[in-house]
Amino acid sequence: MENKDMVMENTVEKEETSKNFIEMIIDKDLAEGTYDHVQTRFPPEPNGYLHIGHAKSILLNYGLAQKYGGKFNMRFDDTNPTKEKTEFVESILADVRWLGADYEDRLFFASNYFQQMYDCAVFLIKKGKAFVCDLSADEIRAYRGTLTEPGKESPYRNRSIEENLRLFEEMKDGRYQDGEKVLRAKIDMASPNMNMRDPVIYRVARMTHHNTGDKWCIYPMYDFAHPIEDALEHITHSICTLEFEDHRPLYDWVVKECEFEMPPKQIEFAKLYLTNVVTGKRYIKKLVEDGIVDGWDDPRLVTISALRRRGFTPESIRKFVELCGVAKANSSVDYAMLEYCIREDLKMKASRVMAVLNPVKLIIDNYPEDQIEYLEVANNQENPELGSRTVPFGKELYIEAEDFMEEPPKKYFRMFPGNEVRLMNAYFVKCTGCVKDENGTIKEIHATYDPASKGGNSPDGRKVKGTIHWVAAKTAVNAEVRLYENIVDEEKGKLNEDGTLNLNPNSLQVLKDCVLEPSLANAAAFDSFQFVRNGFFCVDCKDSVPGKPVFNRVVSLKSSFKL
RNA sequence: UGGGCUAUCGCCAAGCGGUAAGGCACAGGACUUUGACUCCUGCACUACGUUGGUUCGAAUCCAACUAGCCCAGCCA
Repeated sequence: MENKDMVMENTVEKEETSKNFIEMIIDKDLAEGTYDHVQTRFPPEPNGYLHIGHAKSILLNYGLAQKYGGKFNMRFDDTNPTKEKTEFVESILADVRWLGADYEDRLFFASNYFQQMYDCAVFLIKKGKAFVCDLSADEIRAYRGTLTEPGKESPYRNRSIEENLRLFEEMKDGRYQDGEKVLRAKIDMASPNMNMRDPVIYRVARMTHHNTGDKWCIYPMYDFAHPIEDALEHITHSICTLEFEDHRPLYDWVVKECEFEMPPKQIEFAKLYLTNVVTGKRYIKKLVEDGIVDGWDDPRLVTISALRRRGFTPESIRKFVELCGVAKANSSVDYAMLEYCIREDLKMKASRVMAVLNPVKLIIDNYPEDQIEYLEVANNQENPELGSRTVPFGKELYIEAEDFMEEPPKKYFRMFPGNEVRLMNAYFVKCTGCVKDENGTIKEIHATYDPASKGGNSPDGRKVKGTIHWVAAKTAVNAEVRLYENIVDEEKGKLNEDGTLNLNPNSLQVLKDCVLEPSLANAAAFDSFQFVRNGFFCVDCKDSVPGKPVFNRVVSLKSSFKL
């Protein structure tokens, strides 16, 4: 006990001394007085469901705020009405809350800042830092130059401030069609950074916005809107992914030219990629839209809602994200790490119950015909807090087909003729043989039991090597159990170049004739159990009905015995 | 071809001029009323992209190279 505590203390100390690169930056900023507080945010665009990659961002931002006694904001970056939907707003909020990232009363929408953004744009125009451009999208592209050649200045670049002011107001008032005019920042058409070549900061889009309706017909671009959103919320560290590194100079330009005090700073980190699964909103969206999966919460996906439905816990995902770490190197984390985290979390929380997935009948020949006895069984031997339950036992049982072999290989120590095994929590039984049908498939297995071994131990001290699980036939509950495999085989987690998928034909396996202990009949949605030797399972939240539960396999157990 | 970023065991990832943490995976063994869990051990006296240089000393500093990722939306 003492030893264990010391080990734990050491671990904690080590974790505290090891800081990621973002924490180093924050430490420095605080020490140098760049900021007097820490404020972070999670700013998704509501254009899809969140997935495991977003969990990293959410928990990173939330965790940082917690660690530094700061605040964490939830903000929807809804500046492009063509892609956004209220359905997504709701699912995202549910997922963020489920993960435990508490934004308290700080739920914001970028669209609620449209007036301030407009004012900032006017301010820039007045400073001579922005102009209205009449070039078409194609022309702007042509004028932008290429990666290796500088761009050309727009012919509209030197309009007077007064004209720009008038034109921009007319844009706002709906005097122009989509694409007819844009507002651009006046920076440097020769910059080696494409983002600095007079980027568009406002466009006309006649589209009903999910939040502001038809109030606006001009919308700010991300590069202009985002730094303003951060500044208005007094965000200090605006954490985003690597692909925005090239946007940082523009981010800094906006907060500087708009003259915000204590401007926020952008910090980039590498996205989380997982081996063996489809990550990336784009790809997941395609699977959903093409009907290859059932929906955004199909348990074969790694969206937050799918993981939740499959039976992952918020704790397991937090643990996983923590284990992955934060850095700037593009990397792909082994899916086995996620599996490890959910096993680790569930092993102390889940009751260990007996469920037979592929049943075959076992008959105890010397057991009284109609007798049913009730055995008191601990729910989880390692966690007494989980209490106990009663499990009925009788003459006819079901056991796992794989737990019997007529001609066993070496080192097989479950049931075979002449061998004695323990029926978990019940009795020692000695196999006497089996009955087969005309095709040679095993119909029933026979055994005799030792009444003195009740509870699973023999008073004479004899040992058995095998312990198997079982379910009494008379009281068994029938259930459907679904085994999930990852949706893609091997590597990538992306679509193929031709847009197709590497589908695993066994990605979903439905077992209809499973038998369970009667106690499981009333399991509620999201209840998790360890089915002895078969892994962790969770009651499906959608397809279960009272008395007829459907179980999803969360994760299988490690198994070192191979036939 | 211009710019930005990255490179430490199979996979993540510490390290911030003083002699290479940890986790996952994998493999052996002990224990076991789950072939699980737990516990030991190994992989790992070694994995710092390459080649030079500075230094008593370099994964850490410098130079040159190599490889990978990102950027030419009125998307975010």
